[in-house]
Amino acid sequence: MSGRLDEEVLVKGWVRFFRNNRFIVVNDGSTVNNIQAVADEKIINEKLIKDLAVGASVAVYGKLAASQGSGQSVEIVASKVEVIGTADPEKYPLQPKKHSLEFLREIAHLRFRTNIFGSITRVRHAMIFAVHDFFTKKGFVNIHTPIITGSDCEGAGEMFRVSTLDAANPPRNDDGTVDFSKDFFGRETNLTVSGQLEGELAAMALSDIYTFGPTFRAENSNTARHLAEFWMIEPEMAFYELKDNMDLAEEFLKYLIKYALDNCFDDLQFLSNRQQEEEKGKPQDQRSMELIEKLKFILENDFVRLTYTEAIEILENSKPNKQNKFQYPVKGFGTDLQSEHERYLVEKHFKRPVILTDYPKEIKAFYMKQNVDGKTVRAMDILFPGIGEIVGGSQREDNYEKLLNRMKELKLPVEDMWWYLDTRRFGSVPHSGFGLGFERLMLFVTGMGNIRDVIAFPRTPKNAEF
RNA sequence: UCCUCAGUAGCUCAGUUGGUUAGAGCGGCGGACUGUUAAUCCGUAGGUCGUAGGUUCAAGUCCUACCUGAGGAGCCA
Repeated sequence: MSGRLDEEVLVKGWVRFFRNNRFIVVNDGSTVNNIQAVADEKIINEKLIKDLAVGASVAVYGKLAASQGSGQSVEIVASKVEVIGTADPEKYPLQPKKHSLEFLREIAHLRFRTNIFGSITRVRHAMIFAVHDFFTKKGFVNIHTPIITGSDCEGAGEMFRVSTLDAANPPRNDDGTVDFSKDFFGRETNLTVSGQLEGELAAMALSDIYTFGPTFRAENSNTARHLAEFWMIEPEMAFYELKDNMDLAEEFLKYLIKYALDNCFDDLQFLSNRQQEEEKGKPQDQRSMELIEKLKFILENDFVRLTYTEAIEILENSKPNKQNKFQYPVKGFGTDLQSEHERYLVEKHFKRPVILTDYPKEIKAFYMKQNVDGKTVRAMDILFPGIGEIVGGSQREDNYEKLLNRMKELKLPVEDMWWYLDTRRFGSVPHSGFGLGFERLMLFVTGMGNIRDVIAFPRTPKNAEF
């Protein structure tokens, strides 16, 4: 900017501060940094003073000059200030002061105008771009999997029904159940909980594909890590075994984080300051690492890889387990790992991201490749500090008989899944993939604590405002 | 869904063992101010104490239900 001194400039944006009837601080969303315009008495008048309220939209014409004040290096010496849209100060809810994140959630239509959501939104865009950039460079093909799905066995929890039937008076079968053959699609349909199964179909021709789309879970989850509508990235790779899958996932996460550091430094610095402020109230041992330091730490260290069985051993012999400090004690193979166990491994024992593999088949999905031990499947979960599970993936069962038998064991509607099974009948190959919850990545990269603050309009139980 | 905590002015909060007329800071409004940085200074208005019941001479305060939010858990990404 300093190289452009004396240039005529035009800035259009929204007033953040108006001080001393003279200093107009404007932000247009292009950066977290504001620009200050100085209006002298020749162009300022009573009407302008009245209209230049926080939140008003303005066009400022003037010359760029070195600032006489200390808070900024350059400023605009305004020759003309035009108020485009006023913002009644008696009604405009945003003030030039700190607001709680809870309050800002209630005014999600205006929270874009805060520094914090400006930064989050820009970082989010950078991450979206980096996802496509990473896969494009690797020769992956993006596919759009259906949002409305007819299969109800994707195995990832409760689904939202999609229907045009009269909810008050649906057509019924003789036994009283709803007759979905009369519904729009002639069958029961839901919003997708995963694009994986369709992704696998595409990978069986294009080799390396990925999806990046909205995903819906009707679980009644009330946590800072869950949304009913979220965005998920699901790559699926033919000829990849579990290790290749892990290598790709680790490389991918590091690429995204590096991209943020390289391209969003001002925003990350701002978000880091915000987090440090917030953490001042916390006791020393509960504070997390400074944001940028934390992101660099991820880049510089390999993720720890170990099997579920090895993890159980570590947990069984851990201090908190021996001292009965875990709410859920670890009792050998088969124990489902709880949040507290994952946190112990990631935050206390290894102090870095952990990839857990080869879980008992009973606690994992039907499509995962069975190991020769007959007990475990080729699953992998990547656990991040503070977030928990950020990636879940596996090598897929590519053997037709084994897959079919597993589906029958679990009493899945095999007939409805004929198309999925067909891939194992015709030219089946070993293949793998994983799912990355985009908002969970955003939590990690921005250092925010609640997933409702890294998506513009969060959908959660009892909340679909805006 | 379960456990815990909370809901008082536009925002952030205080409000004693139940006891007169409900408090502050910020913001708003009126005024002052030509180098301010969440500007400052003077003045001022602003409340169905989440909702509905109940206990009591008396409820912001106690009890019950519900609603909303937060933290934790479960489910998961």
